[in-house]
Amino acid sequence: MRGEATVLHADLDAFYASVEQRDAPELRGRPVIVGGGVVLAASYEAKARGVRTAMGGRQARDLCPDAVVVPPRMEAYSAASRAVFAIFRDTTPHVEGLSIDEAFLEVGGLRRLSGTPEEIAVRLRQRVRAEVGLAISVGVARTKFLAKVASAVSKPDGLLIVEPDREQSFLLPLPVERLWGVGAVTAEKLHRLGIRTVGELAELEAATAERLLGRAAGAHLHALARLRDPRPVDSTRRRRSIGSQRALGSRPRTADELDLILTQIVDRLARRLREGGRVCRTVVLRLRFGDFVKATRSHTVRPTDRTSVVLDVARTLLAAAGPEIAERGITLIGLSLAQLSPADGLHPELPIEWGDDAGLDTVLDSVRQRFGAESLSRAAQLGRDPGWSTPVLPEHE
DNA sequence: TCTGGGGTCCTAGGACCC
DNA sequence: TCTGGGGTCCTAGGACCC
Repeated sequence: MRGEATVLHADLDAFYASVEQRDAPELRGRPVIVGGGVVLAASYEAKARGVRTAMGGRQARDLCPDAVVVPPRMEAYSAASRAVFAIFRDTTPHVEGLSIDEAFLEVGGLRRLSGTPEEIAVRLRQRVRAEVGLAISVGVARTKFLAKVASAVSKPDGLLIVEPDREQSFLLPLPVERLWGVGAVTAEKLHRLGIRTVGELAELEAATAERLLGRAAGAHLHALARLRDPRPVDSTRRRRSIGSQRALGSRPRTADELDLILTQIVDRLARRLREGGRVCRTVVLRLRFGDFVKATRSHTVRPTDRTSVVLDVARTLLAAAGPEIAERGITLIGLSLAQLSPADGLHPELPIEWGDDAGLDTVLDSVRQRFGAESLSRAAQLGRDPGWSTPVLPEHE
């Protein structure tokens, strides 16, 4: 195997539950469950009793009656996450966040400045413990995938370095479920063929894996099993979508109730969009009916971050689904905003409502009045182009 | 197991264009 | 009257991850 083990995968342990135990000493050493209806996170004491993330609250309490159940405190977790990521970025500029509690760090090229990857990982764990008060596990390997598997194997509060010459003996005996991208469905498909370990998957022909699992997924998983993972740590990745949803329980909802919930969701998302300096193009309405079957309805418009525009689209989508909701009932409503891009320049001084031609026409009329009709052709053309940056006005004035 | 909330990526069909 | 191939965009659904 070529290359050196310079990729770190750092992953906070039982993140939400650990923050709760950090902030409330009486919870330390005790089983802690974060979340009510469903388990959002479980401390290691609760995990030892069989409690798992995403488990129903009833089942979790049956397994662990003495658990302390606490409601989630998202602001506390966000603050802890920011503190940890600040340490990541102080360690190396090459940080790729994966979620609120984990990231890849590329530390190749830091030897003279910071030491070996192992020394860097040891120091990183000490700093997170001392400065944020949380345990973090770190895997170190030649590729992102191997580093991620290594951190998972090292938990809790562990450090595992997979040197290039040990990769095969480390990975091949592991169950296929350890592969990043193998969930319940894929694992079952593989099990039916008698494939239980990564090594057994690696022995298949690539074409066989692709036929069984689909082209992209098959090729990807087969490559991982054969220790091939060329993806570099990418610190420039940006969010591709944002969303928000609400579970509704099973009682019937009136159209007014649904409209209110939808409005709250839109308000929250559009605000986040503007705070992040982004615009979206596709609005996706997510529904779950009374029988728990899921559906999506989407519509694509010109780039916008306007609450009113998103709300109009969302309401139209919801109205179209109205009859089906009335018939089947509804247990969840949500919205995703996708096709995000930077908002740079989409906010000229003139109050244009993107996605609203009437608003645009009003602006163009005012330009015509102030500067004459000949100034308009270019402005009008640019005004209808999503790439428009600032209003183009004549040189004078 | 009677089922949260936040995301990513892939597939597949149809519309539309050249 | 029947018949091309390639590319992009949109929509809907699904698997997976934390």
